[in-house]
Amino acid sequence: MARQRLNRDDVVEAAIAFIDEHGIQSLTMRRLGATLNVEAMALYRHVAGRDELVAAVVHQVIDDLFNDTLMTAEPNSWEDYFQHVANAMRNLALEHPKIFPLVTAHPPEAPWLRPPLRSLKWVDHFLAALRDFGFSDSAAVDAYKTFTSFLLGALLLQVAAAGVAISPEEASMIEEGSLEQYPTLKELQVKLAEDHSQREFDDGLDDLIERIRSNLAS
Amino acid sequence: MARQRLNRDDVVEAAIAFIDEHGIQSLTMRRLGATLNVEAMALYRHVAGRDELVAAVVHQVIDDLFNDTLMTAEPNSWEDYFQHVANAMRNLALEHPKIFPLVTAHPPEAPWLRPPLRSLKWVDHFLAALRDFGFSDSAAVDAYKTFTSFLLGALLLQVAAAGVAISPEEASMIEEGSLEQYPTLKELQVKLAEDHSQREFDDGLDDLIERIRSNLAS
DNA sequence: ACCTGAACACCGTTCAAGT
DNA sequence: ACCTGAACACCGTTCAAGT
Repeated sequence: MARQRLNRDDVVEAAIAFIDEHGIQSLTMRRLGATLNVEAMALYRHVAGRDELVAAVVHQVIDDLFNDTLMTAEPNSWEDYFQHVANAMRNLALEHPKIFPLVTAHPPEAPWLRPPLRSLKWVDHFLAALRDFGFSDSAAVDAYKTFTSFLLGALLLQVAAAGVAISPEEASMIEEGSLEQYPTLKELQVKLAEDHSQREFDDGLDDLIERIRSNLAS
Repeated sequence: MARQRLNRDDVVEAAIAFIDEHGIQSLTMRRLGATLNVEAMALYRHVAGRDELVAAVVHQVIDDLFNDTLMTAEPNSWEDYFQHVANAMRNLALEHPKIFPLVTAHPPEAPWLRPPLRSLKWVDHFLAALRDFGFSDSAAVDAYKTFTSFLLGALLLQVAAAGVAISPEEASMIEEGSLEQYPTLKELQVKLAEDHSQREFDDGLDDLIERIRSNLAS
């Protein structure tokens, strides 16, 4: 079969698929080339190197949010908007659990780009939306910082937990004797293993919104 | 000078120092061996491989909290205890900004170990303390989850920001024309670059404590 | 028991050469 | 203009050999 001419988007797209399947540890220029029926060295015509490729992967995935939920539905309130962004980001994190943690891998290009919203387009959109809903400049910036901190913590924990997903029954079985030194842990083991991540996320988001609302009032 | 016989702690300690200075990307068995005046292959007598070594580094750093603030000072309330743990963890993250992000690198060994408190000893201590202060089992587990999520998000953002620490003046200089497409970002640029991380952390922690307190009452 | 030296199967990346 | 092949300077890891 005749190969199409390769371009940068092909390479980035292939890298996303590769990491989703095999993890970043396995990503190799030679192996990625093979999935594209090309020698590793051909990739260097389109990306500057492995590091730059990984950065492009992260950027692409984050920017993809714009093609989905957010741009299409117009929010009725800033609370609405927060819910949209948060849930879109959550879906993204769960779709790409092996890519999402990379948002913190390299330091951001600029101090005002905070993970996981690491894209100029994104941050601009976010701040503009809050101002449209009547936030002062300071309130918008504060909300941006609070919101990113919440998203990062909640979603990283969620994808980390997804990596070891086992049932509470299994949890109570493994390492039967190894918890003897940790009595409290042993007692609460089953409760700890229960997965309520969706509820926790929603509750946390509600509290965050409540907190920002009360900051606005003061 | 005569070399002491190497042991595992020497290797882990050297790895911590190496990563602190050069970052994990630069950590190589050969280079680490060189800092210990030993061939790379000698390290394999003490650690199973590079991955296991990195895991040991993370574990060691987290466990070190016990030698510091926490074990010595007895807290007077659970609010006190939260403040202790949070600030100790914050100090640790800022002391080892290149190591802290690694707490999320590999999935935890067990579903009840959540970053950044990834140590059985730690989680046991945390849950036991909350129960001593009158938390029910469910309340303790909920508080553990909320607390870890907050710590992870807040501290990861803080060390990420530390990596690109530049003054607001510098921030307003760089990429002078490159923000033309992002008007809101451009306007709020200086505000975004301001570093209030200590205050944000304290405020976030206060809100977290408030939130847990109201959950206890209900 | 602990460390070394040589070796193996990989890497990322460069560069001249092909088409 | 785009891709290939050979090469370079590294990796992690193994294993037999030294002491």
